[in-house]
Amino acid sequence: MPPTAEQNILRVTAMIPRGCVTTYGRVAELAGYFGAARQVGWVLHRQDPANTTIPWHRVVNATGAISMSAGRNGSDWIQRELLLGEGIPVDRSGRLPLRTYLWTPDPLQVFQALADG
DNA sequence: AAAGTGACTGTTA
DNA sequence: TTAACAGCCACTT
Repeated sequence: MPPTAEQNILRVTAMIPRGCVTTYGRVAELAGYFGAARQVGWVLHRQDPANTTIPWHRVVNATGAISMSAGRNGSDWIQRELLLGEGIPVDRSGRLPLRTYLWTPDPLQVFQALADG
């Protein structure tokens, strides 16, 4: 069975180092689904916020902010706390210095990680 | 099966 | 710096 899009998305997310962040769009691109940023958001949306095995909190939007939404039932604020806990300054609007903390992996390394399964 | 929805984005004003 | 908009993908009605 070939890996599902969800599996690839979660694998890439799992590679984000502590203290770093990346965007929905970049995760999609690295996982092999350029342009599918919304799908990444949807996949992460249904993760259990309490499960930090997958660092879902290290994914923010392209404007460099946590995507705040009433539908998240507070997981957006949990995300803020988790990021603060990793040393990333997040203001009350959920905005953070994206350029400074952006994860820039070697694409080949990501490719191989996905291939290995 | 068409229409609505959302943890998205790049462009434009 | 915002904000509105049109595209975007997959899922749900």
